[in-house]
Amino acid sequence: MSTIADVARLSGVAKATASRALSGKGYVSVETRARVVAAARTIGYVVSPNAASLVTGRTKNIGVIIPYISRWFFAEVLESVEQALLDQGYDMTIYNLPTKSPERVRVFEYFLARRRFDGVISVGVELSEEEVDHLHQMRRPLLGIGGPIRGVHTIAIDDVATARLATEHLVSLGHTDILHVGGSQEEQMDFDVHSKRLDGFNAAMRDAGRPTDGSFYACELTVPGGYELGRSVLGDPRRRPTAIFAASDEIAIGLIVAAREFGILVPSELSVIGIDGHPYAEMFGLTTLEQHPRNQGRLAVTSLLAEIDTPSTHVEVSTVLPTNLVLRSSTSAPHPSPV
Amino acid sequence: MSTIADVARLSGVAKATASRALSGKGYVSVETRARVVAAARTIGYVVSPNAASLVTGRTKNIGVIIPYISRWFFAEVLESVEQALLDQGYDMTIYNLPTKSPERVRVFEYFLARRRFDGVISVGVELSEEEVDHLHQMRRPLLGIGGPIRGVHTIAIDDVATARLATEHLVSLGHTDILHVGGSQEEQMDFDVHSKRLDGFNAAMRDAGRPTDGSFYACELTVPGGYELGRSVLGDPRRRPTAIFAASDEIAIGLIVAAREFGILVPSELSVIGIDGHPYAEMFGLTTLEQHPRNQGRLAVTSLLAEIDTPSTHVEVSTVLPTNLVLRSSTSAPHPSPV
DNA sequence: CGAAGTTATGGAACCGATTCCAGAACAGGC
DNA sequence: GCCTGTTCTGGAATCGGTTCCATAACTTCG
Repeated sequence: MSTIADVARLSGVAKATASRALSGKGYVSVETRARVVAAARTIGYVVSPNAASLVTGRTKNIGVIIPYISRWFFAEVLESVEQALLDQGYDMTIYNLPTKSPERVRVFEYFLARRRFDGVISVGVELSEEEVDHLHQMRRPLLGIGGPIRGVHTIAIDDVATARLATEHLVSLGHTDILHVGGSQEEQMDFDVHSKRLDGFNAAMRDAGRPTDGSFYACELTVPGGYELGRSVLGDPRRRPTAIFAASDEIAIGLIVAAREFGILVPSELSVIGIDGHPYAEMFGLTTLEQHPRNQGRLAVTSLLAEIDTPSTHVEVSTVLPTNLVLRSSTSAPHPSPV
Repeated sequence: MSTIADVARLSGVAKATASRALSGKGYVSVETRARVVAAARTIGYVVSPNAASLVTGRTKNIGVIIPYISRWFFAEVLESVEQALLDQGYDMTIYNLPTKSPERVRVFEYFLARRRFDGVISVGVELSEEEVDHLHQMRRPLLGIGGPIRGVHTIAIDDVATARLATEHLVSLGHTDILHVGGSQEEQMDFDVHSKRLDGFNAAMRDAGRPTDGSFYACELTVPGGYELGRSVLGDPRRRPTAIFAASDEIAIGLIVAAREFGILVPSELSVIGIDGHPYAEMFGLTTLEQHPRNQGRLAVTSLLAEIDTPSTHVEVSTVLPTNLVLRSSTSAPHPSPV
């Protein structure tokens, strides 16, 4: 493999000049630059990022901390972040870190301590003050997706408001007997996403003058999770609600599948609304509040790279992205057409 | 941030000795090592992988080339690869590269050329001879998952045999009118996965003395893909098959959802079998051939790291992993109980 | 016309490790 | 007691770049 010394020799200049010519920083005459570039091209020279970052401190690599890869939201964020980074010539190193993982300490003390990145994006992981300090100490900007971290710029949707909107949609259709199915506190995602959505639901119900006791069920945040809960809760026609607000589209879809198995008609006998904008939503006619994770990923990259280029004072910014209601066929007024 | 020089100074030895003490290579007295280690610990020293890899050539990082992140198989492989690498102290850098992406050239000529990794795992991406040479030239071992690459160790299931097994299961139940729904040749994954599964299907049908003309439909390899196809194909009761072999569980699930919407009873009126072992398979009672992507990922890491530690001659090995039939309630003899 | 500023280039220091080499101390074998 | 071999340590070279500094030529301007 060729080094910059080879390029310099071939084009008859010093290493210093070759470096300037290739990086575009500093004075180099037009002819010299052309000669150097040509030489580099003919021997197929590519800079060693190792050597370069040793002196500049820049690695052209971004670390991403993420608790799941296979769940929809996270996969979408990951794909969009990767695309955006690739566009800017950055590599992406991922640290898959389940919330309460025993690996967590090791990742922070060993992997992240190696400082192989110019910045870190934390997706859906709530960092402790210690962990944030740890990262700040090595003077690497940090950006969060999914919820606020003290002293860190974060990008997220407003979980309370979104849950409220979803619930209000059901209320406005005339539903009174509304159930909320969300994540359990044990299987807590970071950032209390679950409890925020529950809060939004409760607030909307209170405003509508409805009682909320006994109207929340917890399950795993997956399609099978929603399905299982649906099988155990929707069986008894007398105890069945007329509408359900599911904390995620996956849960909502699981509920719809379960409802169909019981012969319950959606939406006439049961309205279901979710949050996400999952690709399966359309085929199940699911009404949902879309949250566009790809936008969150793209925005995260833009902001982080800007912060890397021109470090600002540590302002704690919190960017709230909008969600939008997509009406499909899983919600309607209760019993609009007698069966 | 502290350097090894700080550690050396604090413990009263030369950098060379400190390096030996910390890496464990070369002669160092027990007391000296203890002193150095203690010093490193008190000032929180962590090696700079940049500086180290500049001289050793080792980066402790593995590159993964992968066409999708969000699709089940790929997400599973990615998660297991990441876990296995983390265990061994390796970082993972991912290059998300849709098959016919315009980025492809750039990734090879720019990103991969930076040689930031000790080895590469290519998941479901068929590399051209040029691309393989490119990687071999920089003396970095390469390992494939999902199909054979000339001159490269690859890990995969036997697609032809697995498809054959699935089809034979349906045949053995007494089905004669069997449909195969798989990926289209246009939306070709690399490695002709689609055509191999079709081949296996055709072979099994031929062996059973069944005609195969008109018994193949193509769709997108997703749940909505299978659903749409199901909506358009299963409508007419007279032209409906008694069994379908779907090339993936996601397609199979889409088909089942569509069938249920038409009021078709599964399995009595329609048997469905898939390939994968998708987490949704169980809730739909889907009979399938499980392929365990996590095992493929783990094995890939073990093999690659072994090859990095002790480079062998470039033998083209091909490891074939087994698939296993999981019987559930989506397959049965045709019309076993009259409705 | 001399001072000041801009452009172009090369030499050398430097980033933070590892490793080669040389030298010293100490053991065991003859 | 000398030679050889092993253990331990430090100095210096090295990896492949970037950047500081000095030098020189060429403009520009009062």
